[in-house]
Amino acid sequence: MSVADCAEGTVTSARCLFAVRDYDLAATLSSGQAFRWNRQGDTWCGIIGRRMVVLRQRPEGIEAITARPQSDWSWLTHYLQTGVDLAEVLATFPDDPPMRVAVESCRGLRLLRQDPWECLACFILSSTKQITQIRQIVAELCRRFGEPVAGVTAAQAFGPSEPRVLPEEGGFSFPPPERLARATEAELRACKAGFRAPYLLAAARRVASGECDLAGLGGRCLAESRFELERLPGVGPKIANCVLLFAYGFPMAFPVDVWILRALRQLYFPRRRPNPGRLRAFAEDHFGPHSGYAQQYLFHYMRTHHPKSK
DNA sequence: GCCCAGGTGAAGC
DNA sequence: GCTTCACATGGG
Repeated sequence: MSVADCAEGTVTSARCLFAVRDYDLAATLSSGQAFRWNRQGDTWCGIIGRRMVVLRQRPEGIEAITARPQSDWSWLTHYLQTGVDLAEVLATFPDDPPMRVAVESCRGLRLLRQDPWECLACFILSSTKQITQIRQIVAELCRRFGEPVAGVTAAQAFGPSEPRVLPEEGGFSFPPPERLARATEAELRACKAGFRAPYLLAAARRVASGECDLAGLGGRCLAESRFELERLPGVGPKIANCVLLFAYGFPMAFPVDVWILRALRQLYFPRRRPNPGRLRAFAEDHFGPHSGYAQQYLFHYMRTHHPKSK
């Protein structure tokens, strides 16, 4: 099995190896971009669209296993952004001590390219929640409103000779806006969404009705896309920037949350005490044309090396 | 019990 | 304009 077999679709298989260097799967999938990946030993199990996939870091790259054979793996390479030249991105980062430390701590961390609706909905649910809690809310939302998705069996994932437990029994797709638009606020609160429930419901209705055209945003410029997203209730600058970065791939979208504020203060202004506005202005022009990428390195570095809580 | 969490919107200066 | 507060819920 080679990457050429996968990429060109000459072989239809449920297993594929993507020959990619400089890709830290664990850092990427656990860095708070996406909330639906589960680790079991050395495997990562998740659902992309309507497919379950099991991923494993290999010396030669990333191995992927699906429940059913695939003739075209572009849905996965696009999600994982395996075609990105990481060295080129890292070369644009400012050459200062904090950035060097952050990159050294998790080199190979990548930005994913997620579905806009799923990304938007997840981050609407993220405000003043810890990542573990966001994961719980999203899991419950999918269980209640998503469609069943076939699981990858242990034999598929590990081979028939290895008597190991399943990576996952099966799962649920992320509910589309049309489905959540038909839900009630009480049903969403039952998923522990709390005060975010009405925001999610309103956003689902605006997207489902076409009033908010998520598919059309990709073709617009950063400022216009940001403006449209921030018209949604419960979506301010931070959540908009997350969606712009993680779903639309705008490289200079720079989400500023409590972790990034802490990173900027501790790493760049340890003596002074600049207010958040000053810190945002600093970030605006300090981190270069891939500032969003730099942001993700700072975020993950702070969470893994200066944790207040996990 | 207490503080905090990948924030936002509304109300008060 | 900027600051303060409420908003649910649970982890540490």
